[in-house]
Amino acid sequence: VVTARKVRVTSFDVAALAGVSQSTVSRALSGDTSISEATRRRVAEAARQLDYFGNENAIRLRTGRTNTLAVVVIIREEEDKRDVNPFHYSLLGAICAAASARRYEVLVSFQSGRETLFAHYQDQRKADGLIVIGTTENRTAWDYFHAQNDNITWVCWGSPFDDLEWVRSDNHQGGVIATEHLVAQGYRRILCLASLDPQQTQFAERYEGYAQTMRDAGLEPRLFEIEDGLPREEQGRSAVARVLESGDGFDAVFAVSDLIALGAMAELHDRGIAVPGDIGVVGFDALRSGAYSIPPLTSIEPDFDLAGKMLVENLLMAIDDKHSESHRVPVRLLVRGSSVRRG
Amino acid sequence: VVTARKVRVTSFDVAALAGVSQSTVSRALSGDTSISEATRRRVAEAARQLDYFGNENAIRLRTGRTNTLAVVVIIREEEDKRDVNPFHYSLLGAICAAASARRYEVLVSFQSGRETLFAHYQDQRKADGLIVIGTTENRTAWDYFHAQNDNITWVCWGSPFDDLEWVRSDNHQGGVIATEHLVAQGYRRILCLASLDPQQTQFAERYEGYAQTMRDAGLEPRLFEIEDGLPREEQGRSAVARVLESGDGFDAVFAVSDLIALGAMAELHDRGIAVPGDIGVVGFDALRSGAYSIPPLTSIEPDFDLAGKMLVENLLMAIDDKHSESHRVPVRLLVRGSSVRRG
DNA sequence: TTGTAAGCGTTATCAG
DNA sequence: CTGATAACGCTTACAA
Repeated sequence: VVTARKVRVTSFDVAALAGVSQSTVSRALSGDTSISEATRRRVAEAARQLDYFGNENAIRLRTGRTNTLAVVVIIREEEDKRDVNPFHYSLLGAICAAASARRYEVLVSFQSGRETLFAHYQDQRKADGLIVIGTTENRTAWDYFHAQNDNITWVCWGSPFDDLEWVRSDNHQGGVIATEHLVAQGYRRILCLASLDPQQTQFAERYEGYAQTMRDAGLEPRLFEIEDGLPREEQGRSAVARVLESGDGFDAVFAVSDLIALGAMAELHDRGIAVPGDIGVVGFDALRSGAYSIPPLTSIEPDFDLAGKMLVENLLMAIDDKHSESHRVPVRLLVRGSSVRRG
Repeated sequence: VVTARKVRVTSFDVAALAGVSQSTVSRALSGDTSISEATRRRVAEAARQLDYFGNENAIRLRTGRTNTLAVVVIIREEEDKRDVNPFHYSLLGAICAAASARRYEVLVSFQSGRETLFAHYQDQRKADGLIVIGTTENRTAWDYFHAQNDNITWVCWGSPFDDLEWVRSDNHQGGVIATEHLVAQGYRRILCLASLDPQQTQFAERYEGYAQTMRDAGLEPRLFEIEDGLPREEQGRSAVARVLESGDGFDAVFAVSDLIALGAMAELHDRGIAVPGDIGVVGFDALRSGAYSIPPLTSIEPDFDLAGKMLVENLLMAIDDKHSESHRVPVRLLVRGSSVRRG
């Protein structure tokens, strides 16, 4: 059986059926106000009958606008698609929804190494602008996009650079409310598992919020640096192991990422230390994985629907040569079980 | 500061610089064999100097091919982007990678309710074909695409229909190896948490693999139907609660989805029942969330890199009016902790 | 309010 | 091997 391919119907066919010129069809369908209501209806009916859709390539060639945004997700080299930070997937979904609400299409690509790096969507007239999101850790990729800065219209999430148009979580505030919560729960000797690596700006910002809140509460901030180069959960595991072996007492942990927190909890569990009874734990990003851990992980949750929206809106403004002001995405405390002392 | 927008350079500019005609530029750059090596080099050098990129809209208009695939992710109505099955996100990533390897662009949209449903990518010449993936449960959405079957070139994953071009996990085989594993671990009174709802074909297939293996091992298959309409983890929780209250003894659970399995484990934990000591548990899909549960969840893992590749390859064949044969994605057993009796 | 015609930037046909 | 030239299917002056 051969599938009958649909015939191509153009605005000329619609014009013929409606008994008008082709340019009238174009105007009628695009809502040009100079067209009479009667004509518009006749054209619309003809278009409906013929199942007519405008050829987007012709439209774009003629108008010079693509009504498309390119979204690049930066991942680690050779990274398994299952290991991509779930936060970035959710953000991708939010971006698609926000773009769709503005009637924009979204072109997606996952990029990691030299082979895959590509920024010329505007040069090829495939998109009007670019949203780049993803892991801060792939420095090669960010350097590549940073170097293209003058040639592209873009907004990014997760870049290690400050001299770009970015949108970010309110990381400082997240550190503040996480710490305030632990203090309110009665924890006092609160440790922060973080990295002050200047490339991981977001971690340093979260630590700062923590440290300031500790000092404000008359407590001593204690930073415990995670080891570089390990998977996040291993970083959490090893950090807890090292703290315990050092003999420094602590009764709570604020980890700057959920995966680190989950690793820390696993290590505590293996050693028979109760969470939240002996040690309270709070993470960051509110991954779904944290909902299934035992106990469920308390975390800081960015409003990432808003994050997607801000990325899209700010990009659209940049495309229009306008300036945008909002760059910080609000966060809120999501209390699950790992930080709540019974009683 | 006004950003200097890049000037548009066309093949005419390249032609002028290289001292050839515009059509020669086109041929040289597209690798036409009739062009002399000397000319090709001159043209390539001119293009490089001018930072020339072909206007894709003109190319597509002229050639009629878009070199773009549209990917539609079907989600539940009003579903939070964080609640989207992580498996579908990973699959999306794998599809993007596979398409990219074939030099295709990917246009992504998340669709749920009437407002967002849209299948006319080919009519608008935005894409050469369509991949539809996502939750079986949004019947409205699948009905919509099913109705478009004659007008679109597409391949799907997760559809409740059998009369379409689909790619699926080898669900039956997954049920078999999950059950064989539990039996090998010494479990005998193995329960299957599933739904035989004909809309959830994949669940019924997994159950069949389980049931057959049980019978082959001289054991009695025991189906415990999950309740409709609840979130997956609640289905797992309530199923375990009801089984326990019924007093029917069991020593293991094969849940047809990881989220159901995680819910079941949470309920067992709350009731002080040890996994895997008292009860062994195996899930399906190998979500990352299962790696962080306590104990980590044993699961059946589809090769979803291959899944993405098969979807893309099969679609490209369909676009070429060719027939594809491979539709089943192989699965493997991923042993984590929840099914391993300490020896 | 509508029609005519130019042109967006390519590829492809046809000569030479 | 290379150069004219005619589309591809629209939008948008400019005319009427």
